[in-house]
Amino acid sequence: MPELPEVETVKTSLNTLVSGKTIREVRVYYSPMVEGSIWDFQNALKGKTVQSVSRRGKYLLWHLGDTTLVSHLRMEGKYYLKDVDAQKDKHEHVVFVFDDGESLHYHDVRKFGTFVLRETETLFATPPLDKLGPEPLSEAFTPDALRPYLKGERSIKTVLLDQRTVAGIGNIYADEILYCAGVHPKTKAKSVRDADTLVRCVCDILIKAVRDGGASIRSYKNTLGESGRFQLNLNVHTREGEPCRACSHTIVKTKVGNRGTYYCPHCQKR
DNA sequence: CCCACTGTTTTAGG
DNA sequence: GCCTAAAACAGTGG
Repeated sequence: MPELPEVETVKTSLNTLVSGKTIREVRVYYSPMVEGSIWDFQNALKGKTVQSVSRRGKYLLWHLGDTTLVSHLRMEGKYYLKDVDAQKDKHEHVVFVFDDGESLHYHDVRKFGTFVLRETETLFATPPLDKLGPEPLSEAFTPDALRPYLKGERSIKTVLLDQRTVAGIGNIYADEILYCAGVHPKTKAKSVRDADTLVRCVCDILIKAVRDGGASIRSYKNTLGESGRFQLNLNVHTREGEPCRACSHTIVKTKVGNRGTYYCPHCQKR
């Protein structure tokens, strides 16, 4: 499911729903999702209070004092707050039980999501967060920060999807950003000269998507079970065969780096 | 039934 | 270092 705008929306929900709660117990029903031993994982979390939840790229960070829980939703991960005695759904693989009788259920049909515990002190110096590029909505993401990546033979879409370039862009938003910038997704990175426009489009698209609570294309729902609204504002992604909103030419679907890729052949030239 | 596809990331092999 | 294909997994649609 989630790219930066969706993860940001989940982060906001989790902050209101679980900040200040103390973990009484953690139940793990599918252990490959958790790094290391389940026993260590459960014991490290037991008794910890959730100070806040933040986001770095597509990762959710549960701040627990000396320890930070790093959660990645991958394709389909979702969190739902339930009563402690609620029936566990078939696709719920981790349940956090709080001492106030509520529980947070991690739901993930494809079981791709991951949980790792890190010492807060070295959180950003150890995988998986150590190689991430700048936050696209921070001051650190500037044309000068992007320019070093605008070289080489890789396609510009591949570069935007590389989390080392900038953190949080995935398949939907890469397509929308390149449409905004008027750049064909297969353009070689070295041929993209206008770093300013690209940075502006990254910010524009992501800010609007965050404002809309993310995009719900197939399965994405936020922690309150609500759909996002940004799918209504998509210009190219999932619009194969439909007319471009700007020029009426037909939106085309192709593959770039093995990912389904949509673009307008008239507005986006190589 | 079979194949392709799906919002991610990592890894193997050329 | 690059690129591709495949892997982790489950569901859906043609």
